[in-house]
Amino acid sequence: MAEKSDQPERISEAEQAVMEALWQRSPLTAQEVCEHVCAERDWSLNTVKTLLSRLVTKQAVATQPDGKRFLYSPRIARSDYLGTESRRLVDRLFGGRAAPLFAHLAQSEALTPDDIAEIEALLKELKS
Amino acid sequence: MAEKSDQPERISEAEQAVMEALWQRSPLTAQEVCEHVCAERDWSLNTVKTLLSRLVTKQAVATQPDGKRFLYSPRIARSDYLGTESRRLVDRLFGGRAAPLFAHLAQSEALTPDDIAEIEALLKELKS
DNA sequence: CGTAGTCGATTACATACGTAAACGATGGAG
DNA sequence: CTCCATCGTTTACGTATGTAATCGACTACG
Repeated sequence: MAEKSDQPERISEAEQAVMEALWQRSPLTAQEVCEHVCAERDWSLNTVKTLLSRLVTKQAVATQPDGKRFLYSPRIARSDYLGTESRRLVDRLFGGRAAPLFAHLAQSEALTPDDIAEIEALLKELKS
Repeated sequence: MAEKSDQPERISEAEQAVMEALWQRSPLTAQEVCEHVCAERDWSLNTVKTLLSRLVTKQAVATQPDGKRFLYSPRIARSDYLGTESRRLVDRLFGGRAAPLFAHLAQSEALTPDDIAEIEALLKELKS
């Protein structure tokens, strides 16, 4: 009997950094991923390899052999990831309603005038 | 020499459930908190006590003695918590820009017509 | 051919988190 | 006074996460 299609395991913050590299360009070798993130996060190549393995286990990343090494590519779309994470937050903190989140961002001045303009534009589109 | 005002430690998801109870009404005893959350999350009283201790350690909750037991109250405002968590998400996933988050919620149909109306109203206020 | 570098895989170890049982003090019922 | 219920505290233990060192295989250089 097939497992109940395993709900995607969560991607941790460190793992996300690796995913971002792969979302920008893929496939990449572990080396190349490291070149994209190791300096920034002050990681060793080993750390990147560990994170890649964990992501493969979580089925978030696919491998394809290339000679003696592997090339890694994302198996989940960035926009899906953003979607689930955003919704998780909205559910957890705002009872699933997006408006209160927006109100909060507005109050805490997390909204730049640019943001406001963009959101207005989006609203206009939604209404059309 | 005073410690560099310790940046507030993170509140975990389980801990948040306890905070929610205290935000709704406080001060409460551990018992009372349990009455609010134990059924829902299927927790034992012990679990609630552990979470309360951790929250006290994290300075997120204050205690005041009441006979042989303690009364617990939040030390951080819910709106502050919402603010930091929201901002953390926006930073982590959307490079600090709120508009893309909004766009994402819109695309993934996480916005109800009510949400949209509310946000419109908020925007109008922001512009005034 | 032997050896050094490089790969992925395995193992390691500290901290955080979820969940709770065990423990020691103490106050109230008999 | 004695014993039990109840507090908060301490200890426990499994999994997740951050961050790597180590290991065994293999390849390219000398």
